[in-house]
Amino acid sequence: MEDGANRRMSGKLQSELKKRMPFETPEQEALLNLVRTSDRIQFRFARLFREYGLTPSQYNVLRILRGEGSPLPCLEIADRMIAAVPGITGLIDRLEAMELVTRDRSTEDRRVVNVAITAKALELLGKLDGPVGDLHATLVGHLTHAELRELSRLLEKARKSLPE
Amino acid sequence: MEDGANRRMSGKLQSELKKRMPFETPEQEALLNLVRTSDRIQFRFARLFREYGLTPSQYNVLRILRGEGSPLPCLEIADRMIAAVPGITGLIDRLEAMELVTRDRSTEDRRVVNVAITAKALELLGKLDGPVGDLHATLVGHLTHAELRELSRLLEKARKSLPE
DNA sequence: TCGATTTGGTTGACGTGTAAACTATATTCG
DNA sequence: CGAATATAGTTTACACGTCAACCAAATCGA
Repeated sequence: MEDGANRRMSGKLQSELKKRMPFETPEQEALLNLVRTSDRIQFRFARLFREYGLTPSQYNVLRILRGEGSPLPCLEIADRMIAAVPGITGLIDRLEAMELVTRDRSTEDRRVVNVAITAKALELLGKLDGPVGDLHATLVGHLTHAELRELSRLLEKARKSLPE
Repeated sequence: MEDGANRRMSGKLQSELKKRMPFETPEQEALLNLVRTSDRIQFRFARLFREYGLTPSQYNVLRILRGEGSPLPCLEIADRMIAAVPGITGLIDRLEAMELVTRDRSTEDRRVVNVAITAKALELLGKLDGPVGDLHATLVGHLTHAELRELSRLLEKARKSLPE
């Protein structure tokens, strides 16, 4: 608690300094930069997907299914997304209603529900591949490959502090 | 469209390569790294805030109000968060119900609603300052200051491609 | 001055993320 | 075998975030 108290400034001093000292530490600045940049990027992708009637989560599910090439159980999908389990149910519900996936209860283990991608969804993803690649290029195409590698290295190093 | 078509691989080839080629391009790898790292970090902060009964958005609103030092109109708060306008109403509603902010309609312009932080909220933020600083250190403390500066530089350069 | 436009804010509908509790099927072990 | 436990998935409740539509106060302009 000593530690925490020392890091605090008095309210008055703090508000005086707020304008001329936007970041207290390089750690804070880097974290804020990271989160803000990620949010902006995700917003751009969300906008693109929406033009095709998809949300980012829905697109992710379809990408996972296409990448796998065969049906997957719900929990396997949940694992590959970072998302928590319960959200998957509704997500699959809506994809099923749009006829982009089908649900089939496994015969060998009647607890598992296998989710398969439909031809309609594959066609939709096909239409998205070009624009998605273009957006990648737009967003970070102005960084050199060396910079991109360095960025990935730093991000991976940052993630080292996170369990799992 | 030529461009997009060329970037696409046949389904068969693609599924064969999927396992041994997790990223098609350095651009994709960097973007995925960025989003994943940000998500993990935000999850950690969310967990911390939850221990104190706050969501990340609620904490952000309170931080903005404390930083400003005086009441702010709703739209000003919405501006400083990246969030869209309509979500602010409910956010303020809940903070008001928790007695962490007060709402007052301005007398000079009767359209604007000024939101003020309460003493109770200032006390709560005070208790969070230490742990929040500690978490910053935990998450990126193992990067050198040079690395943090380089990370911030690359992220800012990446954001250059984003309008605004 | 009065009608049109702008601006601050709210409401409603929908999709998502999270935690907690619950159902149903499998599995394990005494 | 049969009870305890684990696993796959769903439901419920709540907090967002987004869009579209809306209301009311303020401002602009002929």
